[in-house]
Parts: sequence; structure tokens; C-alpha cells
Amino acid sequence: MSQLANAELAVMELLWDSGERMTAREIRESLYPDEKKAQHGTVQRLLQRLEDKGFIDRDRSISVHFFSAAVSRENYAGTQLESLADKLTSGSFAPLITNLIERKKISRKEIERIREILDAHESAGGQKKGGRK
Amino acid sequence: MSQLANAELAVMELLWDSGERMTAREIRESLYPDEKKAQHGTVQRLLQRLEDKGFIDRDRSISVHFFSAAVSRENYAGTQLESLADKLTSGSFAPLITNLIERKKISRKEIERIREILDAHESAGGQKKGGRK
DNA sequence: GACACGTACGACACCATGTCGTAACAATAC
DNA sequence: GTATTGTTACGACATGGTGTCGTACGTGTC
Repeated sequence: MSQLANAELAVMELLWDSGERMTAREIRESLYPDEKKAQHGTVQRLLQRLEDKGFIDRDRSISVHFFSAAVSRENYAGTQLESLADKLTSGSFAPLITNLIERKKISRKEIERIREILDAHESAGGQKKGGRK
Repeated sequence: MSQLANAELAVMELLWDSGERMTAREIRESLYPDEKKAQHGTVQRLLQRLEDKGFIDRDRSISVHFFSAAVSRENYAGTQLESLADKLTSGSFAPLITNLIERKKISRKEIERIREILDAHESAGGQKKGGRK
């Protein structure tokens, strides 16, 4: 999965936050509220490139298209983290977390949340336990 | 901290893996082993830009400079993860980890390692406990 | 001095990105 | 029907980062 540039990310944020599908017009008016000028083309271009990259779905069934996120924020973020780890730490995450803790970039609260997530997975994901190794 | 492009990352990998400071010549010969052609300039340019961005230190005390990483791999990786979280998940890491687990991108082994890291921090960093906000 | 090697940096091609203009098209109003 | 409005499709361009090279300049050695 490729990277999102700034303007592209702004569009995705909109779609992610709204949760709904949106028209190009809605997107344009949210993204460029004051601009009276064009920007039609800009937004259309962004949408087209995002569609090409597979980040959004486009409903062409009526002439005014509807756009929606094809990739969730969490999914995108997770994929980015994954490729970060692949590129820098041979795919492992522990060094990243170690560094964040050393640099005190994770709050105590976050650490607790993460531990809970790991614990929940431990018990909930029990069916996988046999396949360990 | 800015992002490393491919060729820049290749230089950093060299410096990170060697652990030693290196001359431009050593870097060039490692990076472009077969090329008989120039590449002097290419490497010098890369080194200069990496220095400008603060990723490497340059020892100018003798005329043949020595280059060494100014940022560790872990530090860079951690910073990248941090900015990822800032950009995508309001600075929190839990959603990232949740997603990785859901998509089964973290092995059981890694989960154990991370848990150990968190535990170690819990006990070692105990003095901070009282100072919690 | 001449030669070899290294640094400094201008210059360039390439590509992604953000932007706009405009043509083509659809829907509606008259 | 035609005119008007709004939309999509896309060519075009400026910009900025990147990777590359050529070359001028410095420094050391013989």
C-alpha cells in the first residue's frame, strides 16, 4: 500500500471522520471552505488518484458520484507501521516500542491500554494457541 | 525529523550496520560495488544532504572526512512511528497495535517480547510511579 | 611542479504532488 | 428543442524532493 500525501490525507480524514459516503462537492466545500475559486478540478484529481491507488471507492451508479473510504484509518495506520518495521527493524516491533518507552513517548496510561490489548488477545485468541511457534 | 529516501536510507543502513565511522570512499564502494563509473559525486551529494538534515556527523578534522550516524536506527524508527501516530491516531499507539493483532501481523513471540518490555519498564521505571499526573 | 584523490556544489532528469483550465457529459429549466 | 447549471474526465503546468553526474577547487604526495 502506498503512502498518502498531505492533500490526499486530508481527503481521507474527511471520509474517515464523516463515516458516510460523500460527494465531490461536499468534499470540496469541507476542504476549501472560504475559496470562492475553482478547486473543482483539484478535488476531482485528488479523488481520481486516490481511487487509482485503491484508497477510496467510487459509486458511479448515478451521475453525481459518491465517494467512500476503501481503507480504514486503522488499517492504513497499521499498514504504515508494518512497512516501517519491515524497512527498519526486520519486521519486528519490539525495538520500536522499546525506543518509545526510552524516549518517554508513551504515557503510562497508554502502556496500560496496550497491555490490556495484549491480554485480551491472549485469552480471546485462544484457539490459535495450539498453532504456536 | 524528516524522512529518509531510498538512497539516503541505504547510506544510513551502512553506517548503522558497520557501527564505525566510514569515509566517503568506503561508503561508495559498499553502495556501488561493481560500478566503475563516477558515483563520487552522488555519494558526496547524499552525504551532504544527510548532514544537512542532521542524520550524520562529519568529522572534518582531516581532509578525508569521516562520516558516522548521528541518529540511531532505533531512534529514527521510533521517531517515525511517533509521527505516524501523531498524524493518524492522535498520537496514540493502541489502535495501531490493535490493528496489527487483528490482521495477525504480530507473531505470538513478538507479543511476548513486547509484554516483557512493558513489564520490565513497569518495575525498572518504578520511581516514576508516584509522579504520575 | 604534476598527479591522485577528496570535497563542494551547480546542474539536470525524473517523478509525485497540488493546482488549474477546459472539454465532454448529464440533468434540468425554459 | 436549446440554454443553463453542475459534474466528471483529463491534459497541462509549477513545484519540490531525489538521484545522478560533471566539474571546479583543495589537499596531500612524489
